[in-house]
Amino acid sequence: MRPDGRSSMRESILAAAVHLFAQYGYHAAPLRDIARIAGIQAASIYHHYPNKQALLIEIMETYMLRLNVSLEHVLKEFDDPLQRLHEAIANHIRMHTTYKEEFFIIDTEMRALEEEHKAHIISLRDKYEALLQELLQDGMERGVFRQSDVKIASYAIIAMCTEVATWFRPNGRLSVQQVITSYRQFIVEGLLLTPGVTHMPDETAHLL
Amino acid sequence: MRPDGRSSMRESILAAAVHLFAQYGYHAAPLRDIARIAGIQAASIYHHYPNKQALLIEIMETYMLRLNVSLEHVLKEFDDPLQRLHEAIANHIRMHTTYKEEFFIIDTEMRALEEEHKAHIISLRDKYEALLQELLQDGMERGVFRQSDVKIASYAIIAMCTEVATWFRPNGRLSVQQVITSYRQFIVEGLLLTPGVTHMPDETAHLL
DNA sequence: GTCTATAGTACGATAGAC
DNA sequence: GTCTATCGTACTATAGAC
Repeated sequence: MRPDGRSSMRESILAAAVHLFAQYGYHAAPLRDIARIAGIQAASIYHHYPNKQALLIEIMETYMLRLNVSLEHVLKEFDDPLQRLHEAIANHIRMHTTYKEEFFIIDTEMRALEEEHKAHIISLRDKYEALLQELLQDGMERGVFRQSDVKIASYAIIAMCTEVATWFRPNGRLSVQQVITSYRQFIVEGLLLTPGVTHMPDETAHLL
Repeated sequence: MRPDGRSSMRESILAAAVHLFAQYGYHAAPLRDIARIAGIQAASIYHHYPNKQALLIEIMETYMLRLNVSLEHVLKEFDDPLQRLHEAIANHIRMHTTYKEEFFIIDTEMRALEEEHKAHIISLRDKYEALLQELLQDGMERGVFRQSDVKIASYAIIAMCTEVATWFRPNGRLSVQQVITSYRQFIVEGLLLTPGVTHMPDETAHLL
């Protein structure tokens, strides 16, 4: 066990990279600073990783894979479209608040990927979009969701739930669960106060 | 008039900066490349702008001001909360598709701002959020919108409508107007197919 | 596995001629 | 207002000792 709680120097380096890439951006984060936080010299990083780009790839690949696995699990676990959507939203927001910096990097540093690696990471992102679109399409076909453009709906949901990683503060005004509840209601029911809505969840009915 | 259609070298330089900042990111876009696109040498940029950072500031300030002015106009022009929201969404998406690269830079290069200038740009962004929150709060108090967390609702709307700038292609599958219509319905009515909804706009009723 | 030393390159910015 | 030439700096990455 290392002083920073990581179990290997390789992990310490990656953790430092996550922190600095998220704070300053990939190009503005010098390897010397990553090394200093990890407690070694810049040259020593090259014993663990072939170059700076490899750090970015490992961060993006690792967490996009985790995100996909977690959504696949939701789709396998549940069948009801509305419950699936509820769980997918909760899963997305939980992942993006728990691994805030990692997903912020995925969201903002796609341009920093060199061309050879970009296609791979984009394919992982496309896979996630496809899974969510499958969920939405199924819900529309089964008459639970309104007929609408599936791609636009998936982009909208992903954009709003991803951006939580930008402003969420673990000790802020709202808990993760409160954020999830608000987003669920907003996505499923919209903003309009519509008399006669029958799907109002009990947990929010008191607000009326 | 210059060969690129800009009316001054100052504008040509800024247009080149917009293009390269959006494509590669602020730190990865060399002044030499900006100069080449503008048709001059890198050193000549310094006759028009004091430094590279000034280019970023001018882009962000100009378009955040335009965005605020346009939303203020919507709030002055309309009174009905639902119509205000419709117009605000349309305005946001129109601005973000028309000035796609400029707003993409505002959205992704906040970290590249040096500390002295960051506060100013953030205050412009905060102003925009406050205007939208005022619209939402008013709509809730007047019983048109559901009671919900105004800040979360504003973040969600801004995030989803801003991200359009990332994927929208002028000659793509969907027109700007189709995107606006889809987003409006999604934001106002949500995904759920709820029997008994009374506020279904005529323009989308045929989808059912 | 980590170090020191440094190669090699690219960048932002300046000086000064025209 | 634009040029050429170049300064000073900072960065990624490598070489080679320990």
